[in-house]
Amino acid sequence: MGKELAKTYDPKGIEDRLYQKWLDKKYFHAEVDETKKPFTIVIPPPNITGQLHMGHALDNTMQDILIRYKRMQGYNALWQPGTDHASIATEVRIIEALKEEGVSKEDLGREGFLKRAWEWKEEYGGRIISQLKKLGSSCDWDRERFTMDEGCNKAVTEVFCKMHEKGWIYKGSRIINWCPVCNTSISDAEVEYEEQSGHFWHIKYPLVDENGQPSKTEFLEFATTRPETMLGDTAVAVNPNDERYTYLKGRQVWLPIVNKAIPVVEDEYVDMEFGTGVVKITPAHDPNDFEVGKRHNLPEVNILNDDATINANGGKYEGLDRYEARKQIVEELKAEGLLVRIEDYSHNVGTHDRCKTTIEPMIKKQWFVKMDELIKPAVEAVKKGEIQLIPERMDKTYFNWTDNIRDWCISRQLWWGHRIPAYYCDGCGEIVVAKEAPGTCPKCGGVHFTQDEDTLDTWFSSALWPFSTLGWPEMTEDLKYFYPTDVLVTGYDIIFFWVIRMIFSGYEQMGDKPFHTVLFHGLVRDSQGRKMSKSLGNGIDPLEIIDQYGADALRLTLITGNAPGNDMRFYYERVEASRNFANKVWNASRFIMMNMEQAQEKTGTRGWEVSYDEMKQYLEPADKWILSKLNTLIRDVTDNIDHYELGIAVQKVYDFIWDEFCDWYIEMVKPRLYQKDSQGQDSNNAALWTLKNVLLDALKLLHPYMPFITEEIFCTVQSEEESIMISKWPVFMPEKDYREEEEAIGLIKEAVRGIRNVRTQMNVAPSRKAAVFVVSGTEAVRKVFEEGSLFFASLAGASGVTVQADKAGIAGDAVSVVIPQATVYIPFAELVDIAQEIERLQKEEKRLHGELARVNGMLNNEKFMAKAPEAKVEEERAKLEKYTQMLAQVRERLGQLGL
RNA sequence: GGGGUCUUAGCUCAGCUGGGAGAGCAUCUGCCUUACAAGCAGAGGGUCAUAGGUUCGAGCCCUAUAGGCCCCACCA
Repeated sequence: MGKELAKTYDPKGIEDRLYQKWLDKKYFHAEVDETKKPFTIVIPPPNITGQLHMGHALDNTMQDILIRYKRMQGYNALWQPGTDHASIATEVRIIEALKEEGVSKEDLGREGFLKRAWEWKEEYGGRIISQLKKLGSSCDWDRERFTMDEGCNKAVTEVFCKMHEKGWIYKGSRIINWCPVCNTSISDAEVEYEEQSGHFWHIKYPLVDENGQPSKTEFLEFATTRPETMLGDTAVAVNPNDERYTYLKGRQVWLPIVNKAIPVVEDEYVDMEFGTGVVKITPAHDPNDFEVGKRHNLPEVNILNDDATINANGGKYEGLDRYEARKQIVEELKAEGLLVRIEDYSHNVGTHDRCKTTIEPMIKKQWFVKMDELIKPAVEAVKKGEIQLIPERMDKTYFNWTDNIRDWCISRQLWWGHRIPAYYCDGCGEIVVAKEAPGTCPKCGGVHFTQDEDTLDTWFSSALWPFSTLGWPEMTEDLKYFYPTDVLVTGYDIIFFWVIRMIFSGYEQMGDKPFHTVLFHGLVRDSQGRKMSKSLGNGIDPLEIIDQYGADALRLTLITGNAPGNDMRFYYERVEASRNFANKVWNASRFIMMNMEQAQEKTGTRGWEVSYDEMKQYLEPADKWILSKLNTLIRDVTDNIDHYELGIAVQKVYDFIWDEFCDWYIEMVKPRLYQKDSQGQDSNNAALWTLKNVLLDALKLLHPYMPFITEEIFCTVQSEEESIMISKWPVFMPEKDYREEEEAIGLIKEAVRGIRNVRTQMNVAPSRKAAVFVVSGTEAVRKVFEEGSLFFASLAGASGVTVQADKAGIAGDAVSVVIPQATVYIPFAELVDIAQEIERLQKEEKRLHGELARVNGMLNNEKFMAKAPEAKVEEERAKLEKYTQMLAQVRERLGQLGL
């Protein structure tokens, strides 16, 4: 000690220095240790393209809190970090960058492109990691992984081959969502529906007459939002129960422009109530039509190229963009008199969540994961509570998805990602799925193979993350020890993409759940409640906040006043409040250290550096009071964190430190510390002992939330060599002198009440003479002023100054009222008697209040009065009277006491 | 169409399994008091969306209504 501490806490420099210290000491590192219980969290791997945003900051703060908490509790805490290759997101970014240089990905070729992508990964992959460090994340960086590193690649190949062998991964021609800009298929989960205003084109097709020619008189009218798809129509459909159209059975309609006859089919899928009850069927470009087509064996005519221009099947429209073709086709229909009318229409259009392009349903050969069996254990796990989702309501969202699940399209026409381990024989086209390229074709004996061009959905590898990062498919010691992991912390927005897929993958590959708890958080929005986004430009950079206010302040802000799964708004005012709290903690510590230093100078010893048992006899009511409050706090905070109520827990620590510790205890203790004579040395030591020990425990409780400032103070009070992050989490002591504490609490509670009264009185009329106050307030307070009034009066009268009690506290057996010019002590004994009476009366008042409410409720209850026996009613009436009288007495006495 | 969620102080939000409403910020008053003006001491401010119901007792449970937000499905 001895070094001057600044008046305000400035995190600059401190945070980086401490983080480096933790790294140097390997505190974040976890190894298999059978003597300790593991506690494991796997990080949701951030995208390598990414920058740290508020969502990451929140997500990782929550994880860090849990990890630090468990580590302090003695668990072998592992926070497994890593990054995600983010196949499509990254590929899009690289293509954009290439575009700037005037190069396309095809120009580079697959190999050249991948080389470029890896360079990109090297350049940007580390950026987000260093940003996570700024936040204070205590990840085991020695174990950092990447979804495309060797181990993860092995895991992916292994799973693919295993599931293929089982028949759960198959290649099939299905209708998929095609993004014409990204030029790839995407899964259902990646489609985002967007309300768009469009048109509803009412069109009619002529029926085919008995000569096989389009009729001039008979037409069939229907409506469509995508008229250009008519080029691919292979039928029109009506509902079999629709009496209006029974005459159509077995007939055909004439498809204009294409000029061919197509059948009328009957299918339950058609809604008779909607429109004309007739639907054109385009099996190749609509998921429902596709199903209808399958049921009726209709041909599938694909009319689109991959870039959403019309292909050769569109005849003269070939080469036109889909929207241009739409325009021209409508014109042509109009010219032929087949366009009935155009209606404005608002409908939901599927778009690609990455690029917002309108997706086109197309039939393509793709790889799928069969979901029906795979999903079962994942459903059971949540149903049975083997996996707990927090908040609980997420269950519904979860089941909503699992109940309606469809097979997962996993192939992507991208280059950046895990290439599908399927090989096609150049000779006969036989497909071989294997970990490595096969030597000879099992069918024709050919030796030349071409690997599937496609890569896997980026979530395919993230689904394996909880075990691939621990060494799977090798059955490593790490895996045996750390799996299943414990808690997954993530945003509710990726429950379908990731959480569910990890769960079924865990059960399928490991035979066990990947984690027992999923803790969801919401989105961090701007101060107006809008989503933070690049296009709006309303994003707040967490790094700037850290730079300005410190990581601790940011972390506290993100955690306070927010319930799990709820969105939150980000305000600078709230960060300031957090920063102010950090400063408060800093200054309280500064006060304590200064006083320890002074006491040491004065006495030459550090008499407070003893155990609780040695100090116990010297503790005064105020000390016992704060120790008791601390003890309760420890219990509550531990309990809250165990239940993942992180915000509630830290709010309690905040209140304790600011209100009880700083505003009350420190003020109470000042008169003792300021005593000039040596008589109060025991008292002084007791105060210092309490100050120091309460501070240290409070710091520990706060450490998971605010790791830096707590470490800095801890090391200043203790020693540089130690660290709060490996100190022991405080333990609630249930047996600790319960009765004595109760007494101290009662005493201080009343004193606090009295002091509050004094302050209120003085504040209301600060310039009036002290005599005014003597007659008001509680009896207890009157006592204070009776004894002190002379002093106040003379002071006010003599010097003309305003008398103000702005500090008041308890010291041993006296109430002290500290005023700017002097401190007066007033005997405390009588105050205590009255205080106890007040407490008793108030308890009684509350009890009577409750009793009366109960009795009144019964007597006013018609059912009760009707059914109850007379004697019972009388009894209750008597009680009512008795309680009313008692209450009146209690209130009268309380009134006498000024309450 | 199905589901979820919210409506609590001027603002933003807490409030765990029902037992006399809280925080931060803002406002007003008084203070540069030797830890802290990023502070201290006080004050004001809420029929907890509306209407019913269950209960001795409802911000909390049930039903309906109004408004906001979100997710899923997508009838062409």
